[in-house]
Amino acid sequence: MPRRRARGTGAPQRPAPEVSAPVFAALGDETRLWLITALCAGGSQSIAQLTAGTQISRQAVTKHLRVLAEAGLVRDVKVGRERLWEFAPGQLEEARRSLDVIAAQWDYALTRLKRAVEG
Amino acid sequence: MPRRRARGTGAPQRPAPEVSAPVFAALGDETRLWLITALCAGGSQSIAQLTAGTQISRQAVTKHLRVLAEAGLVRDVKVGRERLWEFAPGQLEEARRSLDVIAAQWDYALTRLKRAVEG
DNA sequence: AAAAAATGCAACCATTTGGTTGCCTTTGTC
DNA sequence: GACAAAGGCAACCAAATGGTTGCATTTTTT
Repeated sequence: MPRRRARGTGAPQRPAPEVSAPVFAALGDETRLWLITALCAGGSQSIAQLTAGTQISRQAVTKHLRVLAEAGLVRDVKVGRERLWEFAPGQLEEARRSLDVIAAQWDYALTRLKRAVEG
Repeated sequence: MPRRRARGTGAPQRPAPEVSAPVFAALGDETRLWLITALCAGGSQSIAQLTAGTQISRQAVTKHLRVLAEAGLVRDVKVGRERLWEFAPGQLEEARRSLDVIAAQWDYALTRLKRAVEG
């Protein structure tokens, strides 16, 4: 039985584009990035509160929040007559991992290239 | 003169949405994510080569490459009658940092909340 | 009960996006 | 020189996106 390869020397796993793409798409808008950081730093906030921080209409904010929610980046809790939105860290971690995987693939390719040149 | 605050205890810096958003937007498409990983793992490739790996037309691939180039994620070199595209790691690193900053903000907010509850 | 606040729903609009096709130009190759 | 390969340019199209406005609904507050 051949010895197990040491960790980190094989080709890195490919990320699954069909899962990460929607998250990146959701992050790919200035207003939504702003909403994320606002919720992240300021805790749960209502639509009205969030709207107060922007130049756009409440309805526009609502739509952006829906996009973020569908990407799993935020979730909402209804409380009384208002709806509080909060950041959900899961998918952002997933996105981080995706970028890490791409970076690792790149490093791996560079290393291979270097070896090929030297050897 | 007051002693300098120890590293990592202050509120993290906000990311600049206007710089990171276009990069995330460029990453927010399955085909483009695929192109990135293809270039990342397979080195410089021509439009024809890249098109061969997809179901869409050469022109569509060209358009996607242009989007990626405008986000600074790839660059091209003309050689003879073909144009070779290669991955450019800079903006992806920037995107990674952006996500790190958001995650750090979140951690900071959680810590603060925890302290408030305990104290 | 009436008024105000917070939100939902729906229609509408302009622009962008992701894709196509057809044809022209440039560059190798036989 | 003729032909094939690789790519550029431009027009076109349908659908998605980001925004608006108007009005209805649900909860509070007074």
